[in-house]
Amino acid sequence: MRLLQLSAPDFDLARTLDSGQVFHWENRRAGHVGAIGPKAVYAEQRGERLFFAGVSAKTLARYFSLDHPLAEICRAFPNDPAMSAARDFCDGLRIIRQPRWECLATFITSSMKQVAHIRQMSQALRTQFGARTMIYGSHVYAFPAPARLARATEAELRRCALGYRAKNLLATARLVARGEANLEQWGSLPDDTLRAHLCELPGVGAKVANCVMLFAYERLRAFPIDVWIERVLKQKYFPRKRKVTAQQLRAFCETYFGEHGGYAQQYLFHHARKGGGAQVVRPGVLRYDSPARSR
DNA sequence: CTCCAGGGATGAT
DNA sequence: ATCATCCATGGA
Repeated sequence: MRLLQLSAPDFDLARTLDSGQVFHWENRRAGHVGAIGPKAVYAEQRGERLFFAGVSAKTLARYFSLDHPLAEICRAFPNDPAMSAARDFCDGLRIIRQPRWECLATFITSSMKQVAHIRQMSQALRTQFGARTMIYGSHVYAFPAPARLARATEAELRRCALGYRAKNLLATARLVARGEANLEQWGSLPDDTLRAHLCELPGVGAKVANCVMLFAYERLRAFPIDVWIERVLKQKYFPRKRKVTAQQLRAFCETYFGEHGGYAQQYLFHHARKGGGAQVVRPGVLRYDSPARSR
């Protein structure tokens, strides 16, 4: 198969795909296979170029937000040790522009699950209910439309290992399929109104709503606070406080990280999970120190 | 306010 | 092989 090419400076494909935003891409050959909306895609990075097939250069560039002024965004981050370390670690990581329903549905299933589980559920929902296509020798399944999941049963969804999330996903799929929740129309709402609408949906709380705003509505201020981020924030920005309330954290993030807080959050999150020798010493406690030292 | 469902991977023993 | 832990929402 002939691959198309695209210049993609300031972009790290593998890092972006592995940063907890999307859960369906898989490593194949020298690259990655996944779906962008209904289309199967192969993408491979060689230096500052992307070699790809399955979609147009425009679609690929839009999905991976190659138009985001990454250098400028990083320069505007607050200047503190935690943020600087995260920025150095996350070079080329971009916030993906995901399809709205796919992102919402996936993050509803994400509650109380770790990345490996979310991948499994996404995969199960796709193979069970999604349309199958082929790219570069691999099968790829699109994420099922709201109407498709709306006519599934809760038991069928539970068989995709969703547990109690099945009920929430089904209820939300029905609201979206019936047009009572118009995800596309919500794109023009201001941040606070959009967040309030999202939080009305079954299975969507503040954290999931902020993920959807950041990953599917281009709201780069949205700052999802999960346990990883909470630990980082408490440890790095409130080191000698014994009790920090969720309210305090929220207020701090809103002002301190500013206009591109979502990017800052993504970098802190990815650095905490993947880098810097961060490890869980005991429940709720992260340790950062030099990784090479054991034994 | 507290408690807990839910469930499969992950890492420690 | 067993065991504790990870995870966020919603309801009791």
